[in-house]
Amino acid sequence: MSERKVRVRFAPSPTGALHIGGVRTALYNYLFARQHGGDLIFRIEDTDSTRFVPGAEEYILESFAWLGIQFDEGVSFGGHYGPYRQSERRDIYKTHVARLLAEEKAYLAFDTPAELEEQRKAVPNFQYDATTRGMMCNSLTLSKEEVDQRIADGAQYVVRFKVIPHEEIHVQDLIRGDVKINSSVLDDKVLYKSADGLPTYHLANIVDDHLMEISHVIRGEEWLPSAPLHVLLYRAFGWEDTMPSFAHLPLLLKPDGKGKLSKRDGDRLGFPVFPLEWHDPKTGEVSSGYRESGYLPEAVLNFLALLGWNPGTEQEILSMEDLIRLFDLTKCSKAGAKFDYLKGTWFNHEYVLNKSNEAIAPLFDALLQEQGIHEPIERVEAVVGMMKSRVNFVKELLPLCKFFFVAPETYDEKTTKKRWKETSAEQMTQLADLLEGLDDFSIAHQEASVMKWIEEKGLHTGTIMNAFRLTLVGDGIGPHMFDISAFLGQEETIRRLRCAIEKLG
RNA sequence: GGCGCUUUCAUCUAACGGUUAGGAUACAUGCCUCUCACGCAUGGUAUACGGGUUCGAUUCCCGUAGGCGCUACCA
Repeated sequence: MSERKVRVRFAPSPTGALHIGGVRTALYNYLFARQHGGDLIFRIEDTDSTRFVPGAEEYILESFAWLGIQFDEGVSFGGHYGPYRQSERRDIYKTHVARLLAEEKAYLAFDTPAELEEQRKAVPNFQYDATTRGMMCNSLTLSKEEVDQRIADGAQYVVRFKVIPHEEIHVQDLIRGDVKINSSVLDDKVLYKSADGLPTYHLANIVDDHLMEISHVIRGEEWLPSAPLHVLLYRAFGWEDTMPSFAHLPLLLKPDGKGKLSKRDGDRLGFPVFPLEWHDPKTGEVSSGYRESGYLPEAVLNFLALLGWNPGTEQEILSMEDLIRLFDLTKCSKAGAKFDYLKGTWFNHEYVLNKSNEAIAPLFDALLQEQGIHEPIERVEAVVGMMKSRVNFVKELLPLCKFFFVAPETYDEKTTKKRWKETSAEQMTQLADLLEGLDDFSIAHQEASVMKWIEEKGLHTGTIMNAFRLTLVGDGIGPHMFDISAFLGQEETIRRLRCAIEKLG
């Protein structure tokens, strides 16, 4: 292992919203970089011009800003290894592919997509490789004159990598160990496309990682099959001694059924698969996001970190600092993880619970304002303090807490049936009179006075309290009664009591 | 089809070859209690299958089966 500085990258394609699996990959890269005092680079891999989606790059950047994953270098962050957008690096790729061509490690291929399609149909398991390239139309089978003529005629061509067969290629993977594959099963991958004058992922990726001095490539398992090709490319360029280490992460799978997690699963099962709400500019479709659904970024990160990795201890609630300290690539699991979104809501619950009321209140206040409810922030904080333990998400506070700010207009039918007896009107009238006469409306004083009254009259505490609750809340939910009445204040409490007595009879 | 990766409760996962196979989520029950929750306690369910190696295998090897990925001039 080399002593060089740790430099890792997250390199998405701007083809749409950032998938939650991509977020996890970025997180692992971030944790690894921070732990080793290294750099995290943000590179945009936009070599497929046909799939470019406007706004995607900005969306990805905003997602990481919300999550609190910071990059050291890259698109929008600057740095000395730029440009960091592959579409702006055409010349670099061009000179590199020319080198491969000059050294006869790659060749020109003139076969049209239609011709290739024909071959695939005619020949079972057709692959463009050492066994078939001699039968195809390329600079290996054509004379130099023919090749020059075709180029002069403006023929379209691609550059293909000349894979040497019968070679055992080893990929050292930090998670999976030594992965071997015979080069004969590899095809002569297209390195340079004819259509847009841009390289394919494979070429651009290797050139950039080398030039940007990337030390570790941490990416999804879907890249494992092409890793041997990448090794061959490093070798072809003579960069094998500085080739980065590889770590292929297990994939995030559908919670039910089969296959990898997709946008559809989120729609179907009712959970977000994107960090932020995404408006697809092409289809106009709107997909929900973790942010808009009320998740706290820390909870999302904690949840994702533990999907495919764990510190080996029984601690599950881990801060970013904890994660940075404990993260270990070699302890990542190898098999794909079904996306357990229910556990994600539990993580959010834990973070809502453990965050201070002062931190949660502004989030809730924003929702209240949308409802036209404007309250001093101290009162919102008080309500949050009383109620946050019963929700997974801040927005769930809304229906649960409305009664704190708005008097009930109706009374829940079931609760009324159960809690409002024939004697209730009389008892509540007495209670209202009692509370009205108090000089001190503190929780303690109310409780002392009311409990004394209950005892003297030989009443049942539950009966009184449940009826009382119905009058203030309109339902059978909420915190301790005197917490509610103290919050509402004497005047409002009496008013609600009398109102309910009148309505319920 | 070919190639590769992979396999412990329903789910996420732990266990230098020796453990009553542990934790968490979800679920169920109980406790607490003026309600709803929180919380606490308790409970059930797992080493895919078949061969080896070994005194001893969840752990190492081989096979089978299942799962996943790749197999584009997409990344």
